[in-house]
Amino acid sequence: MEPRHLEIAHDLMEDIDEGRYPPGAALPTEDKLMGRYGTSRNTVRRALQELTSRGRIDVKQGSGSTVRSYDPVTHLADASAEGDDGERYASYVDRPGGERDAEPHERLRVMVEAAGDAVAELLGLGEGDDRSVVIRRCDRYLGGRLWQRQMAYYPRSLTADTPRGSELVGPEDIPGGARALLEEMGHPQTGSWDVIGAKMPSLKESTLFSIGPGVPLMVHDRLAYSGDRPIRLIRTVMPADRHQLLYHEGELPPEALRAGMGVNVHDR
Amino acid sequence: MEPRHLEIAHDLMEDIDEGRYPPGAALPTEDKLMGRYGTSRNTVRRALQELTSRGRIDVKQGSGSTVRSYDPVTHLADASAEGDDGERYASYVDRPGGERDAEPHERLRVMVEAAGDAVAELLGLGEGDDRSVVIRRCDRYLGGRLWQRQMAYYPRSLTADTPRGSELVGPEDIPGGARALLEEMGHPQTGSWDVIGAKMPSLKESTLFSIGPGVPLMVHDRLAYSGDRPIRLIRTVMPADRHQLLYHEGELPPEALRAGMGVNVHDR
DNA sequence: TCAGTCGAATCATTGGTACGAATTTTGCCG
DNA sequence: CGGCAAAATTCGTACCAATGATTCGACTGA
Repeated sequence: MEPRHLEIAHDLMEDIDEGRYPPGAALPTEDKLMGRYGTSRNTVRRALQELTSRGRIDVKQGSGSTVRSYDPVTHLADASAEGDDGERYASYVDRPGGERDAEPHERLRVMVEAAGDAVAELLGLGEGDDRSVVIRRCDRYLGGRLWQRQMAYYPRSLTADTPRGSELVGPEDIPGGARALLEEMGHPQTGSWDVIGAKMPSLKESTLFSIGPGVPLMVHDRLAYSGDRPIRLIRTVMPADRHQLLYHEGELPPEALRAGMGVNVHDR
Repeated sequence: MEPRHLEIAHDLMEDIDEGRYPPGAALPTEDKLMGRYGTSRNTVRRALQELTSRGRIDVKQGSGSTVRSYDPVTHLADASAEGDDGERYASYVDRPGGERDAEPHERLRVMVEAAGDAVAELLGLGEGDDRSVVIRRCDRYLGGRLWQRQMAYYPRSLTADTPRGSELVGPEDIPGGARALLEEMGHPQTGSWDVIGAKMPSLKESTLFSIGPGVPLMVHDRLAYSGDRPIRLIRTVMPADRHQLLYHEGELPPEALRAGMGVNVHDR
């Protein structure tokens, strides 16, 4: 026997999927649902919560529940697509629409710290080594909200006390990009690993990214090597409702790029 | 002023993050929390719900709340890593532990249907074209649970009525793999797009994958081309708490593979 | 000793109520 | 007609209460 609130949630979910409530449309109010199903408000609210925590509706005090839309930006995430600025995440294949036209705003912060265990292991910094790393954190804003946060970790030992190495610690953009800088210093990037995962945001991350409930975060880690030596780790965190990652292999028909293709994960 | 239930949730989240409640440990019971915070049960439950919907705890009737662990399998998802069986998702770089040692079980189902709008557009099937596609759905189970679901879409027109083309419609594994089969039929795969996104599961998907609340799904789409002609679309859906995707570029130090590396998205 | 039973602990579900806060609508007045 | 204020609508937070389901451990009887 299915619990009452799940039954309501099922019904509403189906109504949404079938298009009876298109994106942006208003769902019945809690009172209406109470009447329709003959249950208490608590039960109705649990049903709505079920949809909320799945990212399907937005509930706003005083005005009701509306169906969410899903229209992510698709980033070209290939390592080969790293632009002149090796630190820049990726150029992105965008589709026109809304606030995205706004020019993104970046905020860079540079720190030198001792690496945590996980970062140290990835960068191959053992117990005896100097575990200090240069952390270049770049927050990218779009439409007033944090769009993605990127943390780049460089072993301090790679660049310590060299003329150009100091640029890495400077709080400014690196002309030509960090990748080129590393190459000039004798650490050309010869390979990289990308690991992509997803998780739910912590409470802090929710407020940091200004995302409602039911929105996962995508985490994209890139560990770059020079030969067999790790030279940097780039971790990019972004809300999954606004981002998709794109990789390509081999020849690609250029028309496809122009077609503004993207894969909608909500498709059935 | 922060709502009461968020305050409790914050406290608990911090306790978990600081390791005061390690993975697997039991949180205080609802009664205890009621006493500690001097609130009603409903409020405590809302706090726990906050952690639940973020995938941080498991709440089980009759036994309490326990901290969840996160230990995903890392799949090698490169197109270049496609094995002999082109349809197989990817070999995976695994780490020893628990149920994963069990031999995976696969269930294949083949259908021929008219493509939906989204799939038709991706496969380049216009209004006037024959929009029927061969769908090969492969469910992979591990430890009795659905581990990942893969849907491969082939334009029917590619393979219709050719001797080997019928293999694509057969309900058996394709010897040598679908990719090789397509190549033999004059459609060698020359390139591919991968799009990776994440979303929360629908109610159906939750039960399908037997996943609790707060677990996102990763969706991995691969659109493969022969020249400028799309020849197949592979969509893989998998719970994000058990899967990570790995791409690599350039030379890789083989020791790194052996190190059993993985990037834990819960790292701070 | 061991298996089965029973009960306590604990969470799940659902109902009810009250008041506060945000939003929208309505209506009045200039 | 425009603007502003009051009212109605609607969701947010919080409390209390009752019953059912599940788990686990303690007890009992063979």
